[in-house]
Amino acid sequence: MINEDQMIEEMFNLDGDLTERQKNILAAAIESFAEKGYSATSTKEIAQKAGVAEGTIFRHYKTKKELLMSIVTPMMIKLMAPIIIKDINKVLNHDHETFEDFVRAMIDNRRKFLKNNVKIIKIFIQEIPFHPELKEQFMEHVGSKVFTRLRQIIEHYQEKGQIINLPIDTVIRLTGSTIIGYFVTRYGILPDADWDDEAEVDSTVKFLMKGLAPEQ
Amino acid sequence: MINEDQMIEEMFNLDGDLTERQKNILAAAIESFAEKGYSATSTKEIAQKAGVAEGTIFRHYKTKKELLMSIVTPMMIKLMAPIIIKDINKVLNHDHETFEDFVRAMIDNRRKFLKNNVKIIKIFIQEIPFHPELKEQFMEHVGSKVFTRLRQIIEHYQEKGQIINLPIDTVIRLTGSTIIGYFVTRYGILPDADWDDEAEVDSTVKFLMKGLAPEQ
DNA sequence: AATAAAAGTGAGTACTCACTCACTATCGGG
DNA sequence: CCCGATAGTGAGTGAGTACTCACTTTTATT
Repeated sequence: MINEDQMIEEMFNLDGDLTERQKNILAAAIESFAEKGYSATSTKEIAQKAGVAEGTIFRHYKTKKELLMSIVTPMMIKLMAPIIIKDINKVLNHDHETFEDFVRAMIDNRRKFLKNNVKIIKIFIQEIPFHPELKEQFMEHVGSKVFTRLRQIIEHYQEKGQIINLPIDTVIRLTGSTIIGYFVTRYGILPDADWDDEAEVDSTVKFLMKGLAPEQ
Repeated sequence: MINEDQMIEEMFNLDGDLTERQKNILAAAIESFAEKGYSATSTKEIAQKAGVAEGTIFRHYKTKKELLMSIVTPMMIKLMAPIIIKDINKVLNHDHETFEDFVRAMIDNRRKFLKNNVKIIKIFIQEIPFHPELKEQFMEHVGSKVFTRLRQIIEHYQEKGQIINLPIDTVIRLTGSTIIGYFVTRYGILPDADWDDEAEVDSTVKFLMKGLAPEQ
């Protein structure tokens, strides 16, 4: 079986060939945007941190906002693509017999990615309220597709009688709150606490399954 | 029985006597900070929106940041005070016989407040990553106290055998994720969807109770 | 080695920023 | 009715701000 993550990587050809300096600029921008926010970060500051003249930034990115977008957009696609491409097939092919299998696979699968991209995700979450284009782009390219897929998946397991017959959007909200709540506390709020990840994930998934169990 | 909210109001004497212009400044600042963020909002803009000279802002607030703090701090205290003052007593006095009673009371109690203060809470959440003083102030004045109280409350219901014997912090995380997840989707992400609030709260609380039920 | 395209530079531009200050207007107590 | 205090003003200040452009250096292709 081929490496599916690699497949996705190539399919979108994200962050293609970059010069050394361009990589420095991106790294510096990510650092500063995450720490101080887009608006409070000056292009001068980014240039200094990247060891580059200010003009160099604008050679590659027409505006400061374009720089922001070039950081956030590829991450967004990489984060969501598996849900659209892989997960649904695995569900429909009965690779995940139970909803629990599916949830555990999803957490496992996304954990590494999240861990490696905390800063970019932080930027994305912090900036989304202030940049309508960002929200639109998200909804257009991934948001709506992801929701459609998730609805199909939930419906599938509801029909199999594995989860309670609440409105699908409510099930998505409860599942999302639980999983995102875990990731946010784990990597956002208390990244330095000593976590027993295996135990926490286990408690979280069991909590979710018990909570969503059908009324007997 | 006296009105406890009023008691809290008076106890802290929050947002005391303000001139008409000062109220305008606050309202304008809240509007702009929530919409564009603290950093992207200029004092000139606030002054114009408030119908006031720019100097007037600095007569009342030494710096722009002081203006931000004067908006966010009282809200923070008002939001958390009930947990510290009222809720714990009600629990220990057996006013809430079950954990479910407690959770429902807490949601009911905080809903109105949240609804009336969405913008300020939005500002608080958006700005906390960029202002260490804000985080410190929060932890010092309310955060730590609230967590201590919550731990006592959870422990109390665990001893009564009403909820599962997971680590207390895990229970707090799961409960918090579920409730905050509801409020965030309800008032933050999809405030304009047509919500059947009663049904949603009911599903949410039932989900939480089933998820936290002790192993039989 | 010649050459054109691409990458990199940094001083300069027009503009905005938070904040100041000398001044005026309003108000409440004796 | 006066007076001190508080509230309100808006032009002014120096330090940024994102972005430009004429120029130099590096790279790839023949």
